[in-house]
Amino acid sequence: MSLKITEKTWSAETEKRILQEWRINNIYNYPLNDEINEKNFVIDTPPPYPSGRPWHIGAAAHYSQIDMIARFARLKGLKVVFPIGIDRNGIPVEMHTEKKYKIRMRNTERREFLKLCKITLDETENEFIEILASLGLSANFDEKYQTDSSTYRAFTQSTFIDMWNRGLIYLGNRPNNYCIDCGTTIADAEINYLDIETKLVYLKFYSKQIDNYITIATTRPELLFACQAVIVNPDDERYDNLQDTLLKIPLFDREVKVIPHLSVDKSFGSGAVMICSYGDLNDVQLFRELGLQEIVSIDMNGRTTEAAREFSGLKIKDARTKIIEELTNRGLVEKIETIIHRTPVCERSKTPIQIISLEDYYLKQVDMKSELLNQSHTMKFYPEMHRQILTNWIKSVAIDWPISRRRYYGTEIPIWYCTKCHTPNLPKPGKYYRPWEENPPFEHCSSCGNDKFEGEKRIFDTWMDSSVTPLFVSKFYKDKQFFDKSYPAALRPQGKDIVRTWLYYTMLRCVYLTDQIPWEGAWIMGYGVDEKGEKMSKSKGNVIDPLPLIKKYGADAFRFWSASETNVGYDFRCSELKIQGAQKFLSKLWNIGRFISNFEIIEENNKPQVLNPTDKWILSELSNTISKCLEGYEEFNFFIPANTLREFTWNVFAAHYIEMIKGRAYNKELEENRKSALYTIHKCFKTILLLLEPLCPFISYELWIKIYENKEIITNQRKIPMVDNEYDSFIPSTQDIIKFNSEIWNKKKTTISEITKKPLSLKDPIHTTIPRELEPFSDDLVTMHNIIRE
RNA sequence: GGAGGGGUUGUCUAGACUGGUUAGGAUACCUGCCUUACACGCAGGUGGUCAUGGGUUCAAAUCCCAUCCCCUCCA
Repeated sequence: MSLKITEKTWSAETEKRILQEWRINNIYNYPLNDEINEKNFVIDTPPPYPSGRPWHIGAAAHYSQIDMIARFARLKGLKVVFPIGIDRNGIPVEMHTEKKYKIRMRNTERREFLKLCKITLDETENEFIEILASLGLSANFDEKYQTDSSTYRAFTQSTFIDMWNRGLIYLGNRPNNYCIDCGTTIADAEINYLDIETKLVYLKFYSKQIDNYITIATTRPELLFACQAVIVNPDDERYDNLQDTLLKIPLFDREVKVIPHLSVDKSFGSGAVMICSYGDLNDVQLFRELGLQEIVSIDMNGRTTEAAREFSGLKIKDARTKIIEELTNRGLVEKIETIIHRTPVCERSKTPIQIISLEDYYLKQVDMKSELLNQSHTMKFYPEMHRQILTNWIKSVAIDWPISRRRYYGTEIPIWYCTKCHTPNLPKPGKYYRPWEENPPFEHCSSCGNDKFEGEKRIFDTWMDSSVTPLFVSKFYKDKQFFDKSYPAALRPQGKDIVRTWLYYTMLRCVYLTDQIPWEGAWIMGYGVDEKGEKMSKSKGNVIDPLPLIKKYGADAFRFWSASETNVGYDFRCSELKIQGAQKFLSKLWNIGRFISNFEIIEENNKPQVLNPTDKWILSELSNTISKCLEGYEEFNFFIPANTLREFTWNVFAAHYIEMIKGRAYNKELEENRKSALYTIHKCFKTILLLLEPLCPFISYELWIKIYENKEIITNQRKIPMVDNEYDSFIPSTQDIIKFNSEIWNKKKTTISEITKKPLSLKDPIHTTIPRELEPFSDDLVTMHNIIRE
C-alpha cells in the first residue's frame, strides 16, 4: 500500500510533458490495416484559415470537440482517418499582406505579391498548428495538407477540368455582385448585409405631357444617367393615368416611360422608383423582365463610365456628391432624408457591392436544386434542426455559381486561349498549371491548329478549393482502394455559419463528381457567444482570446468546459468562471486517483466470487453511467457524457461510495471483503477514465499510467466499456443511501458536543437506527459514520 | 417581410419529444468544518408567479392557440 500519486493537484503544466511523449511515440499515427475490409471512419475536418490571433474561442472549442469525435470512434475500435488541412487561398491573406507590407496587390508584381502572401501564411500557420496540437488534437499532423500546395491545387484543377469536359461550366456575361475594393466578382454566398445610414434623395422628374413633375425617391442618385424606366404600383391612385407617360431624367434630359409594376412598395419614398443598371438585384430582374436596354454605369475600377457625360470617370462617392450638388443648384431636389438602409456588402472587405456586368465562368447549380434537395435526405444531421439552414439555402439559389475571381492568391484557372480563334484550350488533368506564367502543355489549338496562346490570368473562388476536401482526404483520383473504403466520409463537422457555403458547395461539387453525398452525417455546431449571449465581434470588442485561458487552465479543463457547456448545435456562452469550474472537476478526479493509487489492483481475472452489496450497488450505478455516456457519444453530443461523468464521479462515487468502503479498504483482516472493495473501486475508476478519455485525454492518460502502469488507455483499441445489467436491482438504493448519509451528516452538524462546545466531528460516534431497506449496506454504513446501533 | 432558435432563482443551465412525488445541477452569497484523496475540499442554508394571457386535462415548465421580448440567418 503506497501512494503512487503524491501531487495534490492536477497541473496543466503536465500536459506539455505528455504531449512531448505522445509526439515521440507518434501514438495517433498508426498505419491503417488495409487487409481488413472495413470502412474507414473519415472525418472531413474543416481546414482552418490561419488568420492570426486572436483565434476565436468558439473555434478552439469546435476543434476540441472534433477531436472528441475522433477519440470516441477509436474507443469503439473504428479505423479513424482524422486529417488536418490548412485553408490558405483567398482574399483574407491578400488583404492581410497588403496591410502588413503597406502595398497594393494591383501595384505589385504578381510573383512578388504571391511570395509575400506565402511568408505571411507560413508565419501564422506555424503558430496555429501549435495551438491545435496543444489542445491535444489527435489528428494526423504528419500528413497535414495545405490548399495552396501544388498537389492540392492540381487536385482542384483536375476537378474543374473534369466538370468542364462534362459541360457543367460556361462563360457568361451577366450583371453580378462585384466588389470594387477586391476588384472581383463575388458569389451570393459571400455577401453580408449591414445597416448603413444613407441619404434618400427625392428628385423631380418633369414631364411635358402633364406639364408637371413627379417625385422619385432614390438611394442611388449617382446612377441617374443609367435610368431606363420609372415604375409605380398599379394600385397607387397618385399615379393613375400616368402609364406610359414620358418623364425627363433630371440633368441628363433623356426620356423614360412610367411603367406599372406590382413589386413597388407604395409606402416607400414617393411610391415611384427609378430603375437603373444596376442599383440592386431587383433592378437586374426588372431590366430582364421589361426588356430594357442596359447602360453600363460603373466600370471595374468603381468609376462612372462615359455614359455619365460630364460626371464620368469619377468614383461612385464623388459622382454622387457632384450630382446631388448639381441637382440642388438647379432646383431639381425636393428634399433629402437620412434613412437606415440594409446594404449588401462584401463579407471580406465590407465594401458595399455593386452590380456590374462582367464576363465570368459559371458552374451550373440552378439545374441541380431538386437533385441536391433529394440527395440531402440521405445525410443525417446532428442536430436535425440544422437541416433547415441547408434546405432554405438550396431553395433560394437563383443564379449559377460564378467561380472566377480577378485576384492573385488562389488556384489558377487552367485555361489557355488561342490567340487566333480565342478557343479556350484545357490541359489534361493531374498536374498543377499556372497559365499566367507558363507555356501550355500542348502545341496546337484544338480548334484551328494555331500555335500561339494566351494564358488565363484569373483564379478560382476559394470555395472551389475547399468544396473538394472530402474527395481529397479520401484520395479520389489517386488510390481507388482507399477511396472505396473512405467515401462517403463518416462525418462533416462544421459551424452553422458556413452551411450555405462550405456544406452546400461541397455537396454540389461532390454530387457532380461522384453522384453521391460526400458524407453520412453533418455535425453542425453553434456559435461561441459572450457571457451575455451576444455574438463576438472585433467591432463590439467582446472577443475572448482562448490562448491565455488554455495556458492558464490547461487543454483538458478547456476541453471539459467545451463539452459540458455546449449542447450540440446550440450557441454556447463563454466565460472564464465556467472553465475554472471544469478545472475543479479535474482536480477532484485527480484526488480520487490519488486515493485509489493507495491500493493494490484487483484485476478482472482475480475478481472475488462474491461481491459485497455496496459494491454491487455502485456497479449498477456505473453501468447506468456507461449507458448514458454512450448514448450521448453516439449522437456526438458531448454535453451528455461530460455532465453524466461529472455527476457520477463527484456526487455518487466519491461522495458516497468511497466514503462507505474506506473502512473495508483499510481493514486487512477481512481479506475477502477488502478484495471486493478494491476490485470494484478499480473497475469503476478505470471505466471513468476510459469514458473520459475522449473529453480529457491528458489527465485520463496520466492517471492511468501512474496507477495501472501501462498505456492500454490509448494504445489498445476497442476498449469501450460495456453496459452490464447484472446488478440493476440495486439502482433504487441510490436515493436511499444518499438520503441516509445526508441525514447523518446533518445530525452530526446540528449536535453540539458537550466537551468541545462545537458540532460533532464526522468521526464522532452517533446513536441511530439503520432503515430496513439499507440493511444490506449496514456494515459499511456503521463503519463510515461510527454508528452505535440502537 | 420570411425562416430558425430561445425566454426556468442574482447569473448560467437540465428537465419539454414521451404531462404525474418537493422543478435538478452549477456559480455566486450566507453558516459551520482540516474528516488518514482532495480547502481547487466537505457539510448545511437563503433564493423560483418555469416570459404573458387563454385553452385541453383529474393533473401543464412540459401539449395546443395567441401575445410580448431577445438572438441568429435570409430577403
